[in-house]
Amino acid sequence: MEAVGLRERKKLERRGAIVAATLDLCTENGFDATTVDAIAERADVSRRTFFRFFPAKENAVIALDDDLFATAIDLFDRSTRAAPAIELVGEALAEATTHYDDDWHRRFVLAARLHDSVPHVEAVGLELCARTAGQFRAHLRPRLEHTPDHVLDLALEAAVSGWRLARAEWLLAAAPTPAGLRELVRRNVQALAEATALVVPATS
Amino acid sequence: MEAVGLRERKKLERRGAIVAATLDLCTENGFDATTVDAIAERADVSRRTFFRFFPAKENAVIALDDDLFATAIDLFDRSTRAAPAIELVGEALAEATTHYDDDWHRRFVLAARLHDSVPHVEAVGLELCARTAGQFRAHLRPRLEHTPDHVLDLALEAAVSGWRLARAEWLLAAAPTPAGLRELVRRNVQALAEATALVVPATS
DNA sequence: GCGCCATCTGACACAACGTGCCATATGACA
DNA sequence: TGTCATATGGCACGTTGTGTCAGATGGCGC
Repeated sequence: MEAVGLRERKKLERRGAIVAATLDLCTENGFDATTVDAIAERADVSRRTFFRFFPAKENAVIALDDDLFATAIDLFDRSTRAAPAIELVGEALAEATTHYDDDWHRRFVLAARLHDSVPHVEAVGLELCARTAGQFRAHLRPRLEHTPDHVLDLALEAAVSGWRLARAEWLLAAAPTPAGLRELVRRNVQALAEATALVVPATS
Repeated sequence: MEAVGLRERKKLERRGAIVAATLDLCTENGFDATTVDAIAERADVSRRTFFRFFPAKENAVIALDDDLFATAIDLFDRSTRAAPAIELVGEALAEATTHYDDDWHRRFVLAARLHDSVPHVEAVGLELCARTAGQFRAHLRPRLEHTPDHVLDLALEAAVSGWRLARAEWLLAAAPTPAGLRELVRRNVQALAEATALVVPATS
């Protein structure tokens, strides 16, 4: 893509090493029991350098989501076809997963497991989702002249929820595959209309 | 309601003092610049006691949301009428706000402002919303025999998103009133169907 | 190939967070 | 009133995240 300089390459290499060390150590010993010092040592950088790449320990865990969302927004920006907003967003997220190799997907599963089992990580993960929804909004707003703000926001939140729930359910599978995740995302997007219309019967 | 003993009363009093001190100091000096020591001193408790009431500084800021959600779930549990799930949840949240006095609403505005301006607070706030959705789910699941899990989850996430977005928009008003918030929540719940059907036109 | 310059790293120091521990005080209860 | 359970305060400790600065390293013009 870009950044062919040695400097930039080294930087990405370091970042990747930090993420890998974080996911491995946290998966092995638990998130809280893993100190940043241990991660930094494993990644062969200083603790100070760790915090130059990531503002907090949690952000190193969700780094893959961060990259994925950036890719999704990139893809989303290229789409010009007419379609439901939730479908465009869901499709962008689903397709973004195809832009990475097998090793990435292996680490992605580790990150997702931490995401769903450590409340502290889930918190920053949800905040990342909210920020991402905001970015989708910025790209989508100009294309929707006559749509009220709150309708657009509700659609984006719903679409991102579809992604999050899909990933959570996908993790429960015995052997989570990239294709399986895409399938669940599409199913959730399709099920959103049914969900908003879901009626609870009277009781007692 | 309950807990008429002197011991329980003192406890609630302390908790209230801590929350008030947290909101006042954080509003005045900013969240990051406010130390737990300062909060504890203002509330006339030790720092150690602060952490017995709240696991982290952020949780003291969102304590009112926490109470509100508990009230909402309580109300939700009493409702027996047939209605769309998102409407039941939205209505429970909207009605819960009526169970508090003016002073509570004044503090609620402060908490909401911090919620939307401090990323760190927003993160734990979102996680609280996710936990709350899980509680709604537990109460709703038995009433929906033939509904797939993912449809129920999508409905709950959508409803909670409606609440969150309503509160955020409500904060932008010149003078946020309790009635105004309820109105926005109801509007968002009604707009959810429109949002999921929102179509983006083709470009270029 | 050489030297200047911007940028990144490592090391140290430091305030603040969050927790385990224990002595002490205070309300509940017989 | 005496006993007991429970909550508090104080202390120490490891960890987090940040400001600061000297030194290293890659980019780039000459």
